[in-house]
Amino acid sequence: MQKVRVRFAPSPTGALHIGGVRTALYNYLLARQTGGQFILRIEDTDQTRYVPGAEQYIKDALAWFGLTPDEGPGYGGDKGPYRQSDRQPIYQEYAQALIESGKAFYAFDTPEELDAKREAEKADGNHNFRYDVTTRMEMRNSESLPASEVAALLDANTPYTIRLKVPADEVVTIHDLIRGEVQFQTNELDDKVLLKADGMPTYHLANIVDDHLMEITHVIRGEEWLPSTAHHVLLYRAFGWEDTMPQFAHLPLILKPTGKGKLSKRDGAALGIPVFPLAWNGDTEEESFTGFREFGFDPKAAVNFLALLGWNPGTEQEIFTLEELITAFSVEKIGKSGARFDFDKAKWFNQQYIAQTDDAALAAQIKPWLQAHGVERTDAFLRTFAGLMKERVVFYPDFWKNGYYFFTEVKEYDEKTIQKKWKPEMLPLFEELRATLLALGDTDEATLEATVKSFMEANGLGFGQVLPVLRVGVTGTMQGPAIFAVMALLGSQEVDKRLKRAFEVFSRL
RNA sequence: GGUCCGUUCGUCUAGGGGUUAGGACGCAAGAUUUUCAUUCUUGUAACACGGGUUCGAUUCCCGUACGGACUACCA
Repeated sequence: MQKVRVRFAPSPTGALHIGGVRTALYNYLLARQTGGQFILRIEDTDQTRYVPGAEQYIKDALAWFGLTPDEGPGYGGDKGPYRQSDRQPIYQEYAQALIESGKAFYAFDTPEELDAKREAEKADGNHNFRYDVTTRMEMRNSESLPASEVAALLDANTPYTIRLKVPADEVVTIHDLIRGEVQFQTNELDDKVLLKADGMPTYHLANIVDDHLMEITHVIRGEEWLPSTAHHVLLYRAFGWEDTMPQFAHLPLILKPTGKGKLSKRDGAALGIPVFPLAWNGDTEEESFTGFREFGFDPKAAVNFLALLGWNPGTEQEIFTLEELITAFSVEKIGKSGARFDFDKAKWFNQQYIAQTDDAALAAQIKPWLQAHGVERTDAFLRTFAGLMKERVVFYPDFWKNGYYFFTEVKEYDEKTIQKKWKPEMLPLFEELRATLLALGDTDEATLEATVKSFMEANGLGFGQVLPVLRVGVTGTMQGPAIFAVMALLGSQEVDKRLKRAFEVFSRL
């Protein structure tokens, strides 16, 4: 298979959206599958939108998912620098080259003039002003102005942008790996700004120059870039790089769980679901978010879920390890239409992962979550606990939420069960059972079960009369693992203490 | 408004000129588990619409509708 060089090129303007993670994932998968490179490039050419900490967030998020770049800022690689703000001279040089070859031109129109022009066109009933072949000569640029005037403006250090000179009457055909052939008429395309007045490149210039210099073979990015891909192809042509132009694949969007439109950060707060990988502390509460990690997702489950959102292998397999995804992945099998974010499905993946993790690994995994609640137990204890609980949880915090009674005394007794099952006249019998269990000492599940069974037989009692009382007495709830397993893990002293207290509480009700 | 993209169960999707249109999530019922959950079985539910092409279209073509993206000196 042809070795691939792909890049994930986010803009550090805030927390990385989960859709961005999926884009990174698909890039990563293709790189690993072919033994190629996965490159992280930071597209920070807009100083006004730069958010400190965002780059670190991106790196942390990728690390959490296990999608480590082979090249990028802080990751090494010999095609750097990988931060676009560090590459400014390169872009200026290439923009200049385009001016010299007549593929681009200087534009002296100020933002105010452009705004005024747009307003005027609107007032005339024209819908949108476009800086293009048809309007170029009405504007103030090196195409419309005499050479002497252009030189004078340049000498006077007049601010300018450099714009792409889009050729007239051509058809640009894009071969998208996902969408097939897409055609654009150049007459519909505007003269995009390549270099801004502040000397920084726009996305379009920086992207093409970097992808070329970094020898990118495949551009896998969001669907929002499809309309400007024609400009990108034109740029490759202008530079004479068309023969090494990367292949394009435009990914469908991730949509809101309900309603219209794409998934947004507001959906997280509105629906109580995570839309970011990790928590993000913004300036305000509205700008702060929890993430998949804080929700208690396993990153492997989240990756699995994300991978299947818009892609499928064509088989009926749904649970994949990263390695399996790497082998199974293919760009051609990515869907064309937007995929709705289905949180129920995400939960299912997590539940499946937790249930399939072996007890020792799971114990290590949940340790920090339990320590946050002051839990200190041996690894052996935690391992057994994990095994007993893993088929009863969806997220990591559920281990504490549903199984806190393994570590601390019962907070609340299920009153309905007590009212139904507790008969005051049976207190002497239960006290006798308690004494029997204490005398038995620490033992295993089977012995406990046998002991209680023979006690019931001796006294003519049924399971329905004894077990619910025992269960609620020890755990407070009717939900949970086999009661004898819980008792075995807790130990005879602890069980006795709990039963003693529970019978007192029950008697008062 | 213009340009471009899209449309199979509620959701994620498979499929593809003749199929009982398959799977998964969800939901419902049942079985197992004397709790809960897991697991298993079963059920529920879809080709946006209208024209073509064709012996035959959900599948191919064209429209329409609907949804979406783009239309910045943002990415």
